[in-house]
Amino acid sequence: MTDLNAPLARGGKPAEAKHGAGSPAGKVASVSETKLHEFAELLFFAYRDFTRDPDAILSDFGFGRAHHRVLHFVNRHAGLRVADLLGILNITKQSLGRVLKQLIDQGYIIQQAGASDRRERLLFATERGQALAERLAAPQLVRLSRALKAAGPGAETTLRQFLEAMINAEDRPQVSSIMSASSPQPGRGGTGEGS
Amino acid sequence: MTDLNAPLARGGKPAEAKHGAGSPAGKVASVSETKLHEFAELLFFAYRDFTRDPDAILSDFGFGRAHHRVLHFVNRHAGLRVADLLGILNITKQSLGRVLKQLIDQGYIIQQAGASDRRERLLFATERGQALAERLAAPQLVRLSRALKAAGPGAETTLRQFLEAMINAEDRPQVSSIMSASSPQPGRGGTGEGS
DNA sequence: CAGATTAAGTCAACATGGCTGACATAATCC
DNA sequence: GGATTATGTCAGCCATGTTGACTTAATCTG
Repeated sequence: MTDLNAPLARGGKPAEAKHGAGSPAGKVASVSETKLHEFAELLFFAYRDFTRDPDAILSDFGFGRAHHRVLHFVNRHAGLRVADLLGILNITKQSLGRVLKQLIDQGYIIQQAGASDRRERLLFATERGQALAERLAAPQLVRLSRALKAAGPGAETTLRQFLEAMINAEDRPQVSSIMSASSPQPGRGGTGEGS
Repeated sequence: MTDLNAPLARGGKPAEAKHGAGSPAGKVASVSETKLHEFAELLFFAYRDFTRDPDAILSDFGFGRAHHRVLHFVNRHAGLRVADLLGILNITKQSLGRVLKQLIDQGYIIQQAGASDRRERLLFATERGQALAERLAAPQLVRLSRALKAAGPGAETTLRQFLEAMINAEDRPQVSSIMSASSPQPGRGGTGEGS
């Protein structure tokens, strides 16, 4: 890159003017507005770098971030239905279909008709899929682990509360449901399928 | 959406098996790996919703998220150079050029030759640009403010440390530099330009 | 049981925003 | 005065999002 270290924001008075911490239009700012803007930026930078490592790996496989998202959720929440994924990713059937088809065709994900409702296609990561998912997750987990450590003791609780509160209120129960659901096995599962 | 509230992850045994909290391949997990995965997912959901409100507004203007990012950084860090933006957004000149041109053509951003180096084009948000940037930021700031409150006292420090640690180490000084730089005015600024 | 609904897959067509590589211009640096 | 730098631009490609319409199979319901 260039010399971003050099003083940015050239031009005029390097002062600290404009409308820094003041209330701009008549709002109550529990945390100062400037600070909130800083958190917005930090969140941007954090997420930018959070996705960087897996993106690099993905390109070796001819995949993109969309594949990662699908593979991740299927791997971590085996037995997910297509409709669940649509809700999680908040994209259209068409967009999902494209990447899902590739993952299935290349043996990363398998489908299985639902036991109770055979219209449903339950999704499972194959061993190959699990391996890739874990490889993609690895650098992210390391990054998270370090960042949590850097944030000090008690950061886990604080961060969890913060992140959950960032999610749209209507979606929180759904997210909780997803996160608490855990991985049944495909195939010779419980209920039997042949019939 | 569908009934995501219903028990997800159908199929087989609803048990809690597979490879939950155990060390999967021989790693040291300061925080359990399952928890780290949960933070990864929460971060995804949080960011997904963080961008949702402005995205909706943007589409009314025929803009996309890329425009938001550019407008945000130019507005918050007036006098930024094109090269700075490239480093921040981590995209190519071509990609930036496309959206930047639209923002300039439509009067949201103006350029001004650098006073000391006239090759540089310093970027400034016009009043119109500031207005849009603030409108886009508003729901995000509300969301952040609420989430910080929900995370309890002391969350600010913890969160800042966490987010900073999530950023690639090499980029941290640059990010700090950007975030501490504050907004000179365009035009009749300090150093004079007419000559 | 017949008709409505639902889950999923698909097609065609389009928009956004990434990417590459090459090249032009103007200004600065040495 | 020549090399370098900052920016802008052209042409073209690819990934991934969008809409709207339609099919198939299975389930639900009156």
